[in-house]
Amino acid sequence: MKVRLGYVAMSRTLDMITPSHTITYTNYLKEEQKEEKLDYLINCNLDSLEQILRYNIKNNIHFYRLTSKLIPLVTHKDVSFDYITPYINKYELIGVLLKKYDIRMDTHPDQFTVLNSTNKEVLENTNRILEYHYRILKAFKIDIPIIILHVGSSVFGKKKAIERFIYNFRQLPKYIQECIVLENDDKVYQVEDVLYICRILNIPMVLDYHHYVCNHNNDLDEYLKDILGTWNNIRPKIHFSSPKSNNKKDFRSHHDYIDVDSFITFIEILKKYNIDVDIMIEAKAKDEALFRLVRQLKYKTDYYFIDDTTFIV
DNA sequence: CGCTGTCAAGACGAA
DNA sequence: TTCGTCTTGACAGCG
Repeated sequence: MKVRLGYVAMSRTLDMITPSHTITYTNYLKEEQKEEKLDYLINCNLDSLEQILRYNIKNNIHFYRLTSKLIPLVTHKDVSFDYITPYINKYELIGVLLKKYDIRMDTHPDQFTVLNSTNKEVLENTNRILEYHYRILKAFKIDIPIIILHVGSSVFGKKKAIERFIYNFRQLPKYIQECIVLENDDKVYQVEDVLYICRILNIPMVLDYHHYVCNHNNDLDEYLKDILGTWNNIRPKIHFSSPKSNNKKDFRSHHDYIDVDSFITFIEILKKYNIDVDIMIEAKAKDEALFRLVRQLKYKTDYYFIDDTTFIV
């Protein structure tokens, strides 16, 4: 089993570089040269992204999550501009880097994306957000674009909320449906709920191990085979993080780093299935947490590292 | 210069 | 029905 590790959005090492420069709507309205301001921010963000990817290449990081704030105000309903054509060279250059150096990059829209919302406006926003993520992934010419979503709200109960999710999913354009992957969450939708939806819609499922620990009734082992099976011939993705603290209040929050022993425990469960996976390290210390985990794994296990972030079990 | 409150946006539970 | 909290990084504004 081959495991590749990844991190989210920003590098601790490149701490002066962010691909998420932004402007608030209020300040945008005050701005005299609106187009120039947006253009400046977009160029900043795309250049930062390129630098981060070059850093990933140097460090053999093959798995990375794009920030959802790459284009400022892009999904605001009262702001409209072409964020693809003027920057097509930059998108294509980044796309070439991804392909040439085998970096898997996906997106995970944030909490405002609620496909099963009962509020019409929220659903409209959600459609806009999904369209944006799709267009960005396409601009990078990513072969298998993946947008990771949560099921969303539980208004009127889980059963009705799941029905709404399925109904609304089927209203989406086919090309967006084909990108969506569902993740279990830490409060409402457990592994079995998400698996149920994924089976009906024939879409893959991302297992979030920390969310599973926060919110489960049954043993993970009962579901792992089915979860991995939802990916067909695509390499499955898994999210991994550790609780910020063991007290109830902070348990669900992410720790700066990864608890190596629980990571090893998880790998030992996973290795029975002997399938190659990509594991996204969701820790506040970002790539620093990834590299610390690798050092600890090298010390504590006999996993064979074929590069800085990839190992064989 | 550094700290703090605010931000376009949702959902939920407590008061 | 309204408010506080969750969560998060960027940034404006203030001292």
